[in-house]
Amino acid sequence: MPVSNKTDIVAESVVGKGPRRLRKKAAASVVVSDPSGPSSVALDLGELNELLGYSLKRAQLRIFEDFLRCVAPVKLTPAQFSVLLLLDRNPGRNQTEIAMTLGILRPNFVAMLDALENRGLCTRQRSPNDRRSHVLMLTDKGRTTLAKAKKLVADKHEARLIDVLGPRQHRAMLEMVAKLAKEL
Amino acid sequence: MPVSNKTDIVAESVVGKGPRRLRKKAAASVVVSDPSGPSSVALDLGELNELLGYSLKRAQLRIFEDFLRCVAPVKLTPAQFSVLLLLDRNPGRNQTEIAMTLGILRPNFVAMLDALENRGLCTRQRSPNDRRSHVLMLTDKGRTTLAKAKKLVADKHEARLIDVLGPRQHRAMLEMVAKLAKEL
DNA sequence: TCATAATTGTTATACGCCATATCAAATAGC
DNA sequence: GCTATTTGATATGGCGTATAACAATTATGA
Repeated sequence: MPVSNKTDIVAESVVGKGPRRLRKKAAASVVVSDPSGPSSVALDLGELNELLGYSLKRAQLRIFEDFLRCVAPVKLTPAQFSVLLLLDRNPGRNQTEIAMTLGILRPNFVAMLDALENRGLCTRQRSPNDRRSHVLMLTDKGRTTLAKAKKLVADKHEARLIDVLGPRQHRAMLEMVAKLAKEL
Repeated sequence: MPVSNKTDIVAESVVGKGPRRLRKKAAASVVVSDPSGPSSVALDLGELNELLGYSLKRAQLRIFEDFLRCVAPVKLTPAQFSVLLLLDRNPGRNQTEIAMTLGILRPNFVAMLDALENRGLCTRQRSPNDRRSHVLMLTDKGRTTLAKAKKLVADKHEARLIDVLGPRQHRAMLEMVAKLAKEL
């Protein structure tokens, strides 16, 4: 649910920035150790914060950490969660299809599926049509686990992101990031 | 941690570019192979595109790929570039300070510095004050390489991002992503 | 002062993710 | 039918990340 937001400057489609484009380098910095000694003041990050990829990477790491915390009760990684989601929405597909859709290489998907199957969350069955391929399906346990995970993701993880960004910026960021992933 | 690189090209073709600004779930999907056979229509991504972390991760991978392409002439990874930037802005610091600032663990920073030093881009000197630590400094070659890299980043890489997102959203995204990295 | 603790750079090591080559079984194409 | 392709799988290597441990050096406190 939309939690309270403080700075909700960004509009949905046209993202207008509040403060007029500040060209000044604000000399952003980080403290490297405790601020007692004279040599441990702060390091100048330079144009590092103007590098989208730099902050994006750090944000991504934080987000994945938060995901792991929130979904810890059902012990699913982001990758595993995405697999279960896809299996739920697309039952009966084979490994190649699921893996490709998620951008996972087939060799690397084998161990991943092994883990999920060993936990009883999904099954591999040889396809009667094509006995090379495995038909993948969620088990009942997989479905209930996915349901729990989805609730945790929505109520804890995504809620946290919305709380930090504000609902509108959260939505705007979703669209921008999807655009980048698609059009870059 | 900031930067990592890796030259990966994810094989995946996005198909439904569909209307953005859609409130309803547009059943976004991906084609998994050629659209001839009946079983290879398109996979339903479900609420995967509502997961900020999912799209963010993919965007981050694309951005790093683009960075590598653009900065290829000077052969610097995002991580190396961030180190050179920091050394330029903060000469005379030691390895611990630089590494910590970038979120790199000290053990892993050793090999990284080795590479830069072997290429003649920076130097390690034992500090006269504290003979445990190494004073890090850019060489002239390091400075000119950094200058070239900065130009490539600004003129090619960041320009590409601005081209895709538009200047306003690019800046908005920079701020949102920084906020996430900081406050999450 | 001197023994002990802490710090710095470093090595070794292990884990996870990603990528490539390759294989046997099965299927598709001709 | 013979060849080429596909599917799941194995092995392997590279890279990023994480922890433990170590020698040299410095800081700290009794």
